[in-house]
Amino acid sequence: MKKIVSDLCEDDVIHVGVVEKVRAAIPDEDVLVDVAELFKVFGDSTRTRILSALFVSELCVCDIASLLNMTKSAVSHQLRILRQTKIVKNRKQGKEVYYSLDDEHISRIYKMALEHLSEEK
Amino acid sequence: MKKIVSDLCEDDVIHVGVVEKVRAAIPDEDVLVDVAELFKVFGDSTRTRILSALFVSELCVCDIASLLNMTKSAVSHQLRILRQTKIVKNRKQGKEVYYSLDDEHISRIYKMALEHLSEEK
DNA sequence: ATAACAGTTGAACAAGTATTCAACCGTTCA
DNA sequence: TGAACGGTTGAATACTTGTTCAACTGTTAT
Repeated sequence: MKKIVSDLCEDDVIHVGVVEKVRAAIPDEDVLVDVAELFKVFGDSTRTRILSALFVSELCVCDIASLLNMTKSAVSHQLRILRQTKIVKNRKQGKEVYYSLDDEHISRIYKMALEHLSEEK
Repeated sequence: MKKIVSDLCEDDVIHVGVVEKVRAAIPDEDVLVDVAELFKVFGDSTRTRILSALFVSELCVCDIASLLNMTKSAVSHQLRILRQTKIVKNRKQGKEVYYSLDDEHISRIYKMALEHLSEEK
């Protein structure tokens, strides 16, 4: 007679001591959610393309759309996400809205990712 | 008579010179796709929780499942993604499979994100 | 005033993805 | 040998998300 086996782990976990040590050492749940949220913003090639452009120069929406061969609408939607997460800022001048990077850390994280990828063979 | 206006940018882009300068300066499209792919892997709180645990100690699947209160199946699915992107490695010992970090860069990128988040007020 | 344009927005659609569920593989041990 | 267990896998489901489309706002210039 085959026993129904739970897909969860039993109470007698394999390494209780290690698990408790790790549980005490990792950041709080909500911090890890924030970390994931930040990375999620970078996890789209449209947004990484926009950011890589803004590393070079401040740009208006139409410039970005032209550069990436996208509609202004699609660009604007992505810029809203980058704005809400405080990664870019904007200033309005006449009809145009100029976007630029809002945070120094961002380019360091981005460059570190490039470095990581280039060191793979 | 209202003209139908394209949502794309006209040929007479606002700042032709700047756009061309930026176009020449940004990395190739496929590199930026790779950057996005890497960040996408970090862009899920389950995976950041797994990674934060592995920063502390090597762990088997059942340990991770117990620690995060998830099914072994769900954990295994995410570990497969982390394995395919060369972020974690595993070794088999008896019935158990032990996972650990495969790359030094990963923890630096992760710690930099934590630093970024903690410096926000 | 009104036309033209830069940009934004919300709804709708399509594509991607994390978890669940059930079945399965391989190793250990009785 | 076969039951138990750690772990993996594929299909199904529910959810998230990026782009498109159309309508709209605000500013400039005629």
